Amino acid sequence: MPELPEVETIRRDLHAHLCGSTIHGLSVVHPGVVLGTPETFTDAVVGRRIVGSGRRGKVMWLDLEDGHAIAIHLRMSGQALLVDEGAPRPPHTHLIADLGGRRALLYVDPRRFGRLEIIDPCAPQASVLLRNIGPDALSADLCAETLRTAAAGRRIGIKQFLLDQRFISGIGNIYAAEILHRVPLGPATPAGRVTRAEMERILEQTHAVLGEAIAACGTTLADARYRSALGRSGEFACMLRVYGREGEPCRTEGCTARIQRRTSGGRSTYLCPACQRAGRRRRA
DNA sequence: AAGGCTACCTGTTCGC
DNA sequence: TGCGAACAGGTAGCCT
Ligand SMILES: [Zn+2]
Repeated sequence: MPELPEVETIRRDLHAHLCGSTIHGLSVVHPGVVLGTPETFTDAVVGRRIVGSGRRGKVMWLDLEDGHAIAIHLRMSGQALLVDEGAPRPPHTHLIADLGGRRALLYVDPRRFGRLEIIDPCAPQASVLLRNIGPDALSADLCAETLRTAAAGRRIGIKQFLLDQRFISGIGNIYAAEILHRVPLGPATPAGRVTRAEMERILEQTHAVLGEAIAACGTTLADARYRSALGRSGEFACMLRVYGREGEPCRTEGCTARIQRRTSGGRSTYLCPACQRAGRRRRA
């Protein structure tokens, strides 16, 4: 469930609290969450100090002093939690890192879709978690023209395009819907037919939405499943304009329409039928 | 090669 | 209250 803002919030927590800490011990409770063998993983981290962190899209990593790093992809239900050594362990705790000072880092993941991998951050192509991840949505190098080139000739909807981590990484189902409502542009607009001006607006709104969501420490929905590494909720849910708001009034100034939910390819999307009407595409 | 579908998992909520 | 169905913030791997 975590998208870029939630992963970035967690990374910042971990960075602030773990830099300089040494991993004294590691227990892999469920081997399936680790890429490679648990023994290899354990050998790579035990006794090593954490010296930094990084992130691309929804993948984050903790740099170790020897140049390797622990990469984490939380997928649908993963959590990285920094807890007191003696605190009770939540159900579905699959990995425990002993950090000394009575602290532990837990990897908790009910659905077990998430993965951890020892990587060399300088060689992302060699990493299973990173090799298909394109430029970060907030990267200064990413420009609208690059996205237009990637979208050229594609008939998939622009929403599906934004969700494809090879083209732009970090956007998930919530923020894709929010970005397209703000542009505004219908989610089914063929990616290859998005104009230069529209792609520029998409990138602008991507920066705006993700930036605001990071400032709010991410989106914690009513089910309260997303928490930062320190267990804190995000505050962006009350700022959502379409996601999860089926039947509620559009929050665009002057718009009287109600938000609709549509399903395609097994996923829900939310939109305002008035603001995002096909054929009502704003001119540059 | 693009694009669509399914599998991977568990937990929660919804409709009857 | 019970019970199956639908749904959940993601993506890799197949197939056509
Ligand atoms: Zn509207």
